[in-house]
Amino acid sequence: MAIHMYNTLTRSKEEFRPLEEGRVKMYVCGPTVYNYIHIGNARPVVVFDMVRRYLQYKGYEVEYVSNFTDVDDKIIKAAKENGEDAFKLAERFIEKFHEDTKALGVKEADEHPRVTESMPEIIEFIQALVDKGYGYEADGDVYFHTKAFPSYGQLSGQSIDDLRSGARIDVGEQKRDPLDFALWKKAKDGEVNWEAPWSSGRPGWHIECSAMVKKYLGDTIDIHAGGQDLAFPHHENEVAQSEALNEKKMANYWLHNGYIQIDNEKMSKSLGNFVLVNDLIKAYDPSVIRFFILQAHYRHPLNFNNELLESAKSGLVRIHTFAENVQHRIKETADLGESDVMENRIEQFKKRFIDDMDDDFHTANAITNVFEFVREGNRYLQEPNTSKRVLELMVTTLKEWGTVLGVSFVPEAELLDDEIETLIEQRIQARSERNFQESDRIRDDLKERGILLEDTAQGTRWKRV
RNA sequence: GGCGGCAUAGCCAAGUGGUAAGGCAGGGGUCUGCAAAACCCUUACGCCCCGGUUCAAAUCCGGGUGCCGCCUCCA
Repeated sequence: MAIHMYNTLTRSKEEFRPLEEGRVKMYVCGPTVYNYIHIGNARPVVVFDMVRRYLQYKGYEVEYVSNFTDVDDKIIKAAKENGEDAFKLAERFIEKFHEDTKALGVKEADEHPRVTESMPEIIEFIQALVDKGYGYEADGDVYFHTKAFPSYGQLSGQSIDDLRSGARIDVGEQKRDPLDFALWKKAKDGEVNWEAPWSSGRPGWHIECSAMVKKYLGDTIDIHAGGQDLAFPHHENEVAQSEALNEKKMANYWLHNGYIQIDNEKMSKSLGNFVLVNDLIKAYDPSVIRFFILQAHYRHPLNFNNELLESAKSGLVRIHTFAENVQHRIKETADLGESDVMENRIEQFKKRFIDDMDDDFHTANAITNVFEFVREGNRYLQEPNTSKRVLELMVTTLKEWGTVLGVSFVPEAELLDDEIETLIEQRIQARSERNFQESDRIRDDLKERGILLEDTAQGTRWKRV
């Protein structure tokens, strides 16, 4: 089966067909870097990283670009409040973004372009729009003239008239039409600025993505993604700018993720109810956070709180425990190379995982599949005779799924120090002599030191807690 | 007002015409020297409400109710 994805542009699930066989050009709108990212900012970063990983798993070569908005009103405001240089502040939070997202298992983009480093392309883009009659200058500002672009509203599915009734013009703006939006903003006193034909100023918000997409990926790309709230006006405006200039479709597939909510309310920096990833990873293994995000379908709203995170943690531990128990069993299993019915079952699970992911990246169902695999695997572990080959296939399967989802399902093997190993040996000896008082003493002692012992039919196994 | 989304067990979350996945939490049991892990059973005569279509609806249609988001450079 081929990958199907929900396309905001057509409001339906479509089979994915790349522009070029075997290659995918993908652009994800990145953050405005004026603070640490919160869990809501993390969702698109995580889910589109998952999309990228899955495309790669399916054999596509993915060109993945995600920008940083490093010049913006909010950055300027935050810098002013801190008494900090705006560029330094942006730079600082770009570093924090990389730290936090790396912890969440997010791979770096192939390109992370920044507004401040793309100024020539942006100015050139605006000039070209003005030349073609899509942009006009007014007192140093430049606006995009939406009336000149008849299909405006197609992405968000709104009629121009309806949009116009809700739009407004702020004081000081000199738009010809309420729907027009800024391509270039003349600097106010003391603000950072760049020289341009119309004034010293800075770009409007939407133009950067149009310019960067063109620069790094070309006139038409396969996938353009971002948070649901970006569909309008941000992406709508990007489409208008890019298609007005290039006279080509900007992106074939538009993907938008749903919100994370706190107590069923939107989380945002402006509401002040946000949870920072940087704080969260101090209390939780970051893979728990990623696992939590992927347990829901990416387009659905997802409520967040600590109990839900605890619940996700318990589920992930269940998978980890299974992986560890399989590995213990591998060590205790003589080399029985024969396959058995379980091998066929594993192949079925692998197929189902792919079917789930092909269905609009349905990680919720894919993870359900992992849990069912774990239950059948645990049942298999209770059998007196197991095939080493099958056990090893279980581990590689878990690793494969973990790579696709970006969540490690198989914990790294750890080493014991000699003293602990000796104690475990002593306990095994004591148990064989039915000296349970001594064996329980050693078990309690090790528990204090964070080593949990479990006696099985195949011998004693241990794990750290 | 315009556009869109959501409503399924104590909590989370799948399922979009064929008789309610999965996880967490809870209860009971099996295994164990005792544990742990695991497995088994159990927890929605019902999927917001009211009508309708159908042999069959959580799923389709009509009408309500509630919540959320976008239309304000918030992912």
